[in-house]
Amino acid sequence: MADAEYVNIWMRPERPARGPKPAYSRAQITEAAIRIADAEGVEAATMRRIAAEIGAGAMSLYRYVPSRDNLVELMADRLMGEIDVTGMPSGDWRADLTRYADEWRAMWLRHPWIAGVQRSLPSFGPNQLLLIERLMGVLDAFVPIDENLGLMAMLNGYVEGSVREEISSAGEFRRSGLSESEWMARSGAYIDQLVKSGDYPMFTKIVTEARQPHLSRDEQFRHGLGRVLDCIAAALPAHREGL
Amino acid sequence: MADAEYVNIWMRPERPARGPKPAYSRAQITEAAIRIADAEGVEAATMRRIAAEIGAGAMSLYRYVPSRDNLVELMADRLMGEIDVTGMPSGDWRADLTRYADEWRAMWLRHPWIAGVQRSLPSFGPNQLLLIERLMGVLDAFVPIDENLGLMAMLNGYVEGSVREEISSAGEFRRSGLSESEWMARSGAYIDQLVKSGDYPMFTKIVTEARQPHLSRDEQFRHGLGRVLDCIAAALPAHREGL
DNA sequence: CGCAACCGCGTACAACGTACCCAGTGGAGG
DNA sequence: CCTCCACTGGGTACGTTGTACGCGGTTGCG
Repeated sequence: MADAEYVNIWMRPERPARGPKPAYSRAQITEAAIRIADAEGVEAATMRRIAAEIGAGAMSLYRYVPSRDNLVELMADRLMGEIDVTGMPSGDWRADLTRYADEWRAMWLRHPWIAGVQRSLPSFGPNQLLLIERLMGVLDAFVPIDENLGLMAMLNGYVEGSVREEISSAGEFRRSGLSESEWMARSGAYIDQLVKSGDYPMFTKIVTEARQPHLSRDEQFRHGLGRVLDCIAAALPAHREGL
Repeated sequence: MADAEYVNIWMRPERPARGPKPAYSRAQITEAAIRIADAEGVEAATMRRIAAEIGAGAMSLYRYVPSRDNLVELMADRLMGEIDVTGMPSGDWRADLTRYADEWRAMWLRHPWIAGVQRSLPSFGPNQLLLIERLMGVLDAFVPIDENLGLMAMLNGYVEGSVREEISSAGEFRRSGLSESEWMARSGAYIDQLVKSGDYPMFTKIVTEARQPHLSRDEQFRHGLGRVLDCIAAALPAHREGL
């Protein structure tokens, strides 16, 4: 009960004031964990593996991080920091949201394992908070805060949906050690079977028609994003023609 | 390699044809696992615990389910089945999408642990497929399939964002055995500190203004949903005024 | 100069998913 | 009818995980 306020990782100071100089750091540990997760999937980033990566003993990590769950929170927030939102809001909301969406997509493609670490409870690390500040600022002048939240949720839904699909079809095979051929044998045959059965016309349409081969992934993403931003524009009173 | 096609859980038959009558079933096991997850969180649904719930030995489950990961896929798809989409598309797309959103939200509130089991690779179980068929059918007459996908992703983003926030503030304390008071001490004090610091005006605005106490959760959700459907309406050519 | 507070970390343990093996069983072939 | 064997449920055991605990050494403050 004495350090009840330290239950939250973001309130707990990295190190106590007294004592010898520490050999490692939270940032260093987080970095090593992300490196492993990028290369072998997030489940490969075990405490022992991370410790080995930085040349430490497994239990040494617990001098810096209370638990593995908390370390994953640190990793996720570190990734949020890769989304560059400097200079937002710039005044051009469409440019701001486009840049944000592009940055987010690029980050997810660099670290596809982030798709599997969402927690039911939100975390609010410093990078996440900065993102909220900048992003909510973009439309703050146009709509009340609750509508702003709804619009950002819509935007996030589009970006996340697109990138998830992209990750799974481009092949995030690292997860659970699946090789590309194994994944094709597994998912490809199943999808073929569904399509051939004729019972799932919409699913078939998605699989066969939604991917336009003459457009690059980037272009397809940008095109869909344009439609989403049109939707948002329609919801901004200052930009709506009639009414 | 002989049963390479059985790598996918949805292609693997539940039981071989020959032999004695089985004592349990996939459905029964899935149901028991969901019951435990509802009561104690998804991490409490271990193989031994599930087996005990139905009065079986731990290893017996593996006669029905290849792995725990696959069992979680079964659980997730079973939950998709709780979203009632019979009669869709009805012709009234706004009513259809409203019902879908309500059903989804209700399901998530019944089983909040679903927020933590998203996989990077999609699963496409029978209930999920049915959902895709009905839901994509709603706007199929109005927009091409890729725009339809984008619009549904936006809708999903709004619903998921709302419900996630609702879950965490209404208190999904079961996860990792947090009690309500522990969660308040952890998150409440942290949020208070962020607000009092004055460094996060947007975050503060969200926390203090976005929740309107005179409206019920249902009403707030419905209100925001209305705005999202307005956005979608603006994207449907047949419903657009100008152009 | 002492000494308490810190360090890194080796050992140990409980809990997990699950491979392997066993004795029992009931439906198909004779 | 009997025989057989593919199947059953499940006990035991193994490797891996997160992490509690305690050790001997180090360091900066009084």
